[in-house]
Amino acid sequence: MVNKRKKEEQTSEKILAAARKVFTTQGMAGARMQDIADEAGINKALLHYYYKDKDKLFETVFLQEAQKFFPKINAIFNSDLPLFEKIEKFVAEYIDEMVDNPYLPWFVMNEINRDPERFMYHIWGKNNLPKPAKLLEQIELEVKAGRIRRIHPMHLLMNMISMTIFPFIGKPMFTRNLGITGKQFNEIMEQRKKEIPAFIMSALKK
Amino acid sequence: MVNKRKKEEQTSEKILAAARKVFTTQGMAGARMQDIADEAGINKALLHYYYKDKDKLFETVFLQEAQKFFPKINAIFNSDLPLFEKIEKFVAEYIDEMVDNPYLPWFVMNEINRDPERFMYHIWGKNNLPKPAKLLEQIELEVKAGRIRRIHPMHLLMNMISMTIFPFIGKPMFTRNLGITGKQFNEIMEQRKKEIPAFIMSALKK
DNA sequence: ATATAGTTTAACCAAATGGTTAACAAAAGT
DNA sequence: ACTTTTGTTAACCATTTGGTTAAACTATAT
Repeated sequence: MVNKRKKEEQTSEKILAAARKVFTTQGMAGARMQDIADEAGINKALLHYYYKDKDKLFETVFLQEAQKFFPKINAIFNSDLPLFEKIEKFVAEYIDEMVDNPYLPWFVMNEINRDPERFMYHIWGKNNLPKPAKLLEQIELEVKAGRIRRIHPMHLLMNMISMTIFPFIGKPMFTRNLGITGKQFNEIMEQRKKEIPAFIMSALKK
Repeated sequence: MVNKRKKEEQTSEKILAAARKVFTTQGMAGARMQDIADEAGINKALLHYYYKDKDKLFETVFLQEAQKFFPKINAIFNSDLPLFEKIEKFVAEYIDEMVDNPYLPWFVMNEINRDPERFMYHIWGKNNLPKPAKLLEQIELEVKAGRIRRIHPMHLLMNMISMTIFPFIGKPMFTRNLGITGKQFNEIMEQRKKEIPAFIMSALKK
């Protein structure tokens, strides 16, 4: 029983890893079941033994990835940290995650764009939808208290998220056009963990 | 002869418009030739009469789109405008383009990600590669002259591009999670034409 | 009117692709 | 030992999909 379970899990894991690799680079439409099987070093039929069909396999992978990507938002957004610390934490945690997992944001955004309805209602449970309300209120409060420059909270939110995530989506473009290596890119992202909060802080100062 | 030419161009145009619609929403891999034919209201064989194969059709559409998206960068980056005006112009022109064409940035980024080599060497001529060098030097100069806060030019560049483009890539996410309509989204983007330069300006002030 | 050249279509084809089947191997349960 | 369940494979199947062909249609030139 022990060996079987082990083997079973190994295969299942191998498949998921392979599927993750193929799906995240090729997208749902571009991914081939045969490629996933090859990548996992198994027969194509075995894929269907573990995961009913392409849709199911994709959903499993996507959900796993999306859960790395999104729920973190809520935890930070709804925490009781002061605004600036919240921003620092959000930026740092996201960049760490994405340096380890550079395809993640592209993959997730990609599939949301392809079929927003399916994503929102079917794949994403209503539970972990990011609720930025608290953060937005917090910003509004700081503005009203006169502690930061007047800014519409939504713009600040968009600025923060954009500066954090976009470089990873545009990575091929940036590395190519700036003439930098992947390693240098990661170093720059590392710097951004401090640079972005400093930039925002400076922009908000009255 | 006149009518014939007219007809020819009409069909060719109809095909391109249909192809643009299908490719930009489904991506290269997800697009079906039959769907494009249907969308254009013609027979599938006629597609191949005008455009040899899927690759050629895609390339035509992609090139058209990419040329809307990128060459503008160079014109602005290499102009002789003062730094802040450059930023203002970049942001405003891009947002205008993307409001009219919201799938553009996602589509372009998507296909660059899928196959960077093909994109860079085959599709993209060496001519119109964005050359940010001049802008980067300009920023460096402002820093050294002490007119703006110390910042690595690359970060400033990334911040500007990110804040401008990302909201369009994340549009489905933003509209859903912020509970806004497409119209409201566009209004917010309209505001950003002033908000982003102001934000950057404020961040750079010493 | 008739030939000609360009345009459009229905029917067809071959390859790719997601998915199934039936047989076999390896463990686990008895 | 032997039966049952689980894991794995090779071969196969049905559908989808990109692409072709040959015939029909249309407009123009002679």
